[in-house]
Amino acid sequence: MNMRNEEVAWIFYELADLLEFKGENFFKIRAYRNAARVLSGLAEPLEEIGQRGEWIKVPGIGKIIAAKIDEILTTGHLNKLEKLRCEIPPGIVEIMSLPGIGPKRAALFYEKLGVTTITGLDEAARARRLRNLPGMGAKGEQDIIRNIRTRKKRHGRILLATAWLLAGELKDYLLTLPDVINVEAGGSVRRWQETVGDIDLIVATSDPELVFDILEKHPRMKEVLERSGERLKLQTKWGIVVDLAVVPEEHFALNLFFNTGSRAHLDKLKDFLTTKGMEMAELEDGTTVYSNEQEIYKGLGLPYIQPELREDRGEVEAAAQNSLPPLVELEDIKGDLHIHTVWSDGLCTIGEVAKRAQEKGYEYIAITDHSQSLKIAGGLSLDELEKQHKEIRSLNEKMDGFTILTGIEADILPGGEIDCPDEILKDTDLVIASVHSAFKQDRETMTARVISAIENKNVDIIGHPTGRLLSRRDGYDLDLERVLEASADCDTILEINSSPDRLDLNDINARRAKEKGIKIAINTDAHDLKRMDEMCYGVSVARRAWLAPGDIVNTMPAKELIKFLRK
DNA sequence: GCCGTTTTCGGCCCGACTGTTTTCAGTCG
Repeated sequence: MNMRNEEVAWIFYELADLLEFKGENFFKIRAYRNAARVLSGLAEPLEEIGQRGEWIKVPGIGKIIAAKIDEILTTGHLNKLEKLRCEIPPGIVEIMSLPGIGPKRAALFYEKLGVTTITGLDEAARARRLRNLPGMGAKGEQDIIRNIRTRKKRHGRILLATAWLLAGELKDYLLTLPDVINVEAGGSVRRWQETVGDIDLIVATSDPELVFDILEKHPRMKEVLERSGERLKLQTKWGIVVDLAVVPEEHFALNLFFNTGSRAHLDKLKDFLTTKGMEMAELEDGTTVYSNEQEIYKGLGLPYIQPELREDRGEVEAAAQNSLPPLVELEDIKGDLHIHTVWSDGLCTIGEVAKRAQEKGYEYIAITDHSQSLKIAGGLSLDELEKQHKEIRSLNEKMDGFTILTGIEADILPGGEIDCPDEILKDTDLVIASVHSAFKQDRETMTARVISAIENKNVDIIGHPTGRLLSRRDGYDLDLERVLEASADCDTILEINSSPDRLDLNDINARRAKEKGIKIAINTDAHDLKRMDEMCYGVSVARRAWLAPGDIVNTMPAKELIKFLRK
């Protein structure tokens, strides 16, 4: 089986991390990181590009990196990386991923104290051995202890998108086997929880042994952790555990139902049944055959409850009263209102993005590149912005049944001002305002800062409102209740950012927003064509937040949306 | 590392914040 583009990208990211630790030239490291970003953003499999000898056409890939890609695709690994892995202790990259720790500090801890792991660093900090090192103090020591504690809490959790990537691939693969009748991912993956512990797969088959034998040899698998008559647990090369349960076809739906959970949802159902004089055990004994989950819920006297709702957040009560909301679906989304292009830090042109959006069946997109103060992301000067908007207007004239909205993702400066003059914002179709700097402001300052953006009449949407990054950092210190109230008062839209490491607003906060009557935009914040496909993750957050199509602005047809934005 | 080019080597990377300092190195987006 071919390597996924993402897997090749991971190799270059790791190479960049290790070279950074070694103090290699900044620009070389940046070139590797850029190449990794480009590769993972390519929709076409790398093998095909390689076979045509077209690396030279891919921006950011030169002769040297092209040769390395070929080496990876041929041998499965990169010699240069293997050598570095031998040279640098494996825990170092993880230490460097802690907030506030870069290559210099990691090297300092390693050279002066022999620290090579997160645990070792934790011990050194607790023994107060870091504070006397140059550039360190008691505060730094405490930060490290705190950050390691946060890190350990999410240890072993995987981003939903990574889990779905692997689950989808394994599902497709298993379905090609002759005796496999049905396959579904269960558990937290099926409930679209933002991070998951492992992947549960339920497989309906008449020949479990054959399925196990074949899956054990799948190229993504590393080792067998457990194998019994009906269960196979595997460690994958991606570091994700896959737990496969095989069942006869007639028990598939029931097993999927129990496996999907959540525990809290099932417990609540059990209580509900008790009040009706029934018992869950009657279900569990498997004497009744259900062909799908709809029938199971029907048997319980309830309408079907979507997997995303099964968290015991009132869904059983609502189902009993027949008042479950009509959940938004991916097909309801008519456009993407947060996209970056080559004008700032994106990889594609406006034309390419528009073409992809039309292929996806959208009616519109908004081009929202960064504003002038975000220099590192190539933020647009006012002149460039004007030029870009002019280009968009001229592109629009050639479009039929598709609209490109002029837009900007403007910075909310530390004082709460928007990094773009009002007269320009006024003439821009869609203005997103986001925080990209001074993340450590205190709660009061940060709350006032965001509210000040909400109150700006030219701001349509607040982008990634809490700023959390699932893989790296908590959100900024924000009184979200006040932010929601201000948004409701000012009719400012809040974003569900679909980027898998953001998912911001999250499900709980998006639901609170809905309760206050705030409108939501589900956007990808894509920087390349492939990541325009991440809309499904934002939609899953909305569904977990009980949002209906009417709660989401980008379910509106183009004309209605434009009218809505001009209000 | 890649890119562009007055084809062969120079440019690419900016500014703010933090904690440690007492003028700055390291980190981050």
